[in-house]
Amino acid sequence: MAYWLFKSEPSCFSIDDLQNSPKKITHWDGVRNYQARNFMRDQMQVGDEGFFYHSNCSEVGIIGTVSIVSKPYPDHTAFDPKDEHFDPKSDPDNPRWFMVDVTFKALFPRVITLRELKENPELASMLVVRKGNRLSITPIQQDEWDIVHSMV
DNA sequence: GCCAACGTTGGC
DNA sequence: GCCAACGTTGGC
Repeated sequence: MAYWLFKSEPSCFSIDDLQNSPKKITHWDGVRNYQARNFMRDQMQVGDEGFFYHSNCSEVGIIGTVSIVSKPYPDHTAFDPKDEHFDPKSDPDNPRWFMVDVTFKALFPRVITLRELKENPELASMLVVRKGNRLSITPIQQDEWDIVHSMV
């Protein structure tokens, strides 16, 4: 049982979009970074939980939680030339990119902002507070998970 | 919109 | 295998 942080631009896919999805489930497609892919493909398991993080928007930070409801499987959007995440180098017989299904878990009553996360010395280990970190999927430790919940 | 930080590409 | 050039991310 592990914890993760899922980054998404709300203009692209927000936590509201997740809540409005059928069964409140979506497939987390479009990850095109090898380190983030490896986290998903090699370590994510059904039952893992995650923070939903809104990036590149007016209120940057953690807005809620999700849980993982599928094993990793090939990201089929990489095979679709019409998809914006199309990658001709991902071969269906040897897929390069993977995804998992996640379901809505909770909406926080407010955004726990990146600024607050950075200001909390107990969260200095969180990758998302590190300068220049662009990973869209990052692991979260148990203590980090608990501390963020205590800030809600 | 700016720009720093980072990842990827490709020439050599 | 090096590394400059380029494209992207994402905070501000």
